[in-house]
Amino acid sequence: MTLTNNTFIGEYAYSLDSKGRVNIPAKFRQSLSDDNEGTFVIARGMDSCIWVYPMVQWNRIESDLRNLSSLSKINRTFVRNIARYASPSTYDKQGRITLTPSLIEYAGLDKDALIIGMVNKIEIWNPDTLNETDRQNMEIDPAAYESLAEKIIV
Amino acid sequence: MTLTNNTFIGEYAYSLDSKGRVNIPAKFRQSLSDDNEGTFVIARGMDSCIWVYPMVQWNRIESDLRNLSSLSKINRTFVRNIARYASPSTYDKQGRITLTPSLIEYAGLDKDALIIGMVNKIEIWNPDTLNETDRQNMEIDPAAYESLAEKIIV
DNA sequence: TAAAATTGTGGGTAGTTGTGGGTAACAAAC
DNA sequence: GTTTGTTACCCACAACTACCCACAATTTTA
Repeated sequence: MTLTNNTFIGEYAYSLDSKGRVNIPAKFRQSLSDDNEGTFVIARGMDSCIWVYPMVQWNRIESDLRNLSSLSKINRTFVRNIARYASPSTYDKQGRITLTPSLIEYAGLDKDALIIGMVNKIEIWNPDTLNETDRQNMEIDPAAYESLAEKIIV
Repeated sequence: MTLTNNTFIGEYAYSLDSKGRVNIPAKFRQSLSDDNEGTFVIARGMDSCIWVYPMVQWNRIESDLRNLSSLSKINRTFVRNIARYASPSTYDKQGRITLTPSLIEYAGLDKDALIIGMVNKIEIWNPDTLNETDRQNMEIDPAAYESLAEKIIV
């Protein structure tokens, strides 16, 4: 069963091959709307992972970035950090996208790659890195977390 | 007799087969509205059980998650913790859904599975785990129960 | 009470999915 | 112009999943 277009949930343990390719889960490909023409944009995530956007979703981000004034230093830094490492990638007949060496290094990817559906985008993690990040996030503010949960979970 | 659409009450003792499938009680399937297309979304519960949402109900959660900005770390963690373990599952001709290995492990499911109607969603428990949880909850704060009573008449 | 229909459980099979590697087209470097 | 390295496309195979059928137990209907 396919849910809404361009919506991704679930976790998949896949592998990165010697050519820097990772599979996009079949369910994610099915969810990707046709106007994306099988293309994602990969970029640096804010955590130590790779963010994978459907192309059309990325286009919206791009136009938001365009509207940020370059007068502010923080804006310039922000735009630069995002745009710099972003790159489009179309999946091949086997459903794989090719990652850039720069992003592979940033996410510390080796053989194992954990693909996580984050609703409007996808994350690619080194499993070890994610475990470590999870552990650190245990110290997150419980009250803030609770209030989020109360608003959203039914 | 069928109650309101997408409303589930009652308890059922079913079994998990070797392929990770559990039956959805016939009454629950009858209660599921047509726009769900026979599909539930299974996810980690807040207790050690599996939560099963009608698809349309889940879609509401999903759209809330979609509106959380990824610039905030707590938001990213929250979305990840929820979306990661969620997965759509359509029941087959025999009325069963397939659970993911990750959720089976989380709920500690073995052969026996207890299906519980929680009004707007369904819970799947290992019977032993539920007994244990029940025992612990005996010590729940009676005052909290009292304040609930003001809101809900039983 | 007997027959019919429904419900829960088990297992087989064909098609799909993930993974590895090969080859041709292309560009860069010598 | 040749060589080297990279990228895109193709094929092959093993593992898995979705779908189908079968049957026993229970419930409903006549």
